Amino acid sequence: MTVPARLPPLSEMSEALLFQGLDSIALKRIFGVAVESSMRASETLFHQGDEANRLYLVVSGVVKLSQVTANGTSHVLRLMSAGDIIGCVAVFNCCPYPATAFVEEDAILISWAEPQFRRLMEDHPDLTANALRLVGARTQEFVTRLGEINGATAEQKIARAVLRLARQAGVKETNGVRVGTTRQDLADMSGITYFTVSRIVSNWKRLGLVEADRREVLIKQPHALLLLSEGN
Amino acid sequence: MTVPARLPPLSEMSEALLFQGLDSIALKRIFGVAVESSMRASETLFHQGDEANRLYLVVSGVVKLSQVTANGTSHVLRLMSAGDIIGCVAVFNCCPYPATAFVEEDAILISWAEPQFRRLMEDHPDLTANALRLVGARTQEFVTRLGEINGATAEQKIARAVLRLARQAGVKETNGVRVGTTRQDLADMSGITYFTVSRIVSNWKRLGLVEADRREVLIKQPHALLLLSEGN
DNA sequence: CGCTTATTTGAAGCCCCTCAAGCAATGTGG
DNA sequence: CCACATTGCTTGAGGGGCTTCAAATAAGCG
Repeated sequence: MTVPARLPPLSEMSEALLFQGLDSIALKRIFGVAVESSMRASETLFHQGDEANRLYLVVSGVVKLSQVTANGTSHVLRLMSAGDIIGCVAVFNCCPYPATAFVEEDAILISWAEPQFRRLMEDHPDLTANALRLVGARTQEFVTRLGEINGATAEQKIARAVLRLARQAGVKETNGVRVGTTRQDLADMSGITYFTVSRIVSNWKRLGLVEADRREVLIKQPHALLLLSEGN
Repeated sequence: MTVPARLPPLSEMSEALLFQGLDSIALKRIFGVAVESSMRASETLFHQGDEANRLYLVVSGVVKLSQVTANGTSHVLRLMSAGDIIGCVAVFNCCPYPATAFVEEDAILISWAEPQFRRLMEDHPDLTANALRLVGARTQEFVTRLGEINGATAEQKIARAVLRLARQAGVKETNGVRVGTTRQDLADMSGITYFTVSRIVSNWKRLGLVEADRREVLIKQPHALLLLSEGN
């Protein structure tokens, strides 16, 4: 349910990595052909396999990227929040969206039609160069995760997943950082069952490292989790 | 032991994805500042953490990219063969090489100094665009692998690793496809121990799916392995 | 209140890791 | 050409971490 709205504030979003180093004329042109839309939680931006016809920039809110693999299991790739670009690989590479984008928390997005953004990249080489850096960083992130999985225990994986979520979509509170997530999502991010997640999170509760209710985890001792994630 | 040699044959290497769509003038300039070198098996192109000062294009031979993770285990990211680009993410992103490049089979390489290649990208936007596609494809590959790991048995993982190797660096023979690899490498690609690899490969031998000697595997029934990799 | 969704907990079992030992192929030096 | 070390591979036994299956509890929602 994308609802076109007023032009977004240039000054805010032009800070996104994708637009670094571009002059105000270029920025004006880029944002001139952009569309702003707002989406409610539980809506879907696009499904895995859809034709990649738009590139999105997250202004606010949280969007979950998840993927269904050949064996039928689904796993969470990443949570996207303010400043993140969604759909870059698919749009730059002319392939279907490789993942599903699901709105976790009410979000405001700016988007561009694929052919238009391609034109913009042709006319502004800096934009292409920025995109290259961005995709490169993404690659590194996934390669790192590939390595982290090796030989890690379930507890390490979950600790990492929780901390990653806290970084990407956590809310600071007086007694810690609150993360909105289900045990199932944590399991899908870590490649383990939600039974194991539940057992381990319960244990953390007992130790006072976190508080955890249905659909959320409050991290009380981030440092302790960090130590756990690195294997004590 | 890099040995500068004659200028490489343009007609051959300009087919690499990185150079698609570039006119002969651009190609002449690009290859004009390139350096050809040949390396023997067991030599190292660069180590993980080294400053990324060169971009390599593989003309022939096989180069193994491997990474040591925080927990001390090493894992094989990929084998690179003719047409593959090595060091792209690091050079494009101005960060140290994230992996070590080890020559598995005698190789001939063409390489560019980092600042020079950066200049080339500035002057030839198509080159940047190609690089973006290339890195994007690489990202997808790793994301796919992240998903495949979930819920896969050791046998599935090894089957996939062997097939991937066959694709990336296999040699067709009369009775199958020969892959030069140790059990240890297969283990490092799959995130399992080489004991388990040995047990499973031995079992495949017993079933007649492969022949396997020290440092090599001959795939006799690729289709059977493919089925295994997908979980029967 | 029922119905669905999210979570907890237990018990059984299997897959894979760990550790230990031995074998075969390949060098290497005398 | 043999002695010996090294490297790569195989095989066994034991144990543990995680999955699977089953069941119960609790929270949200019409």
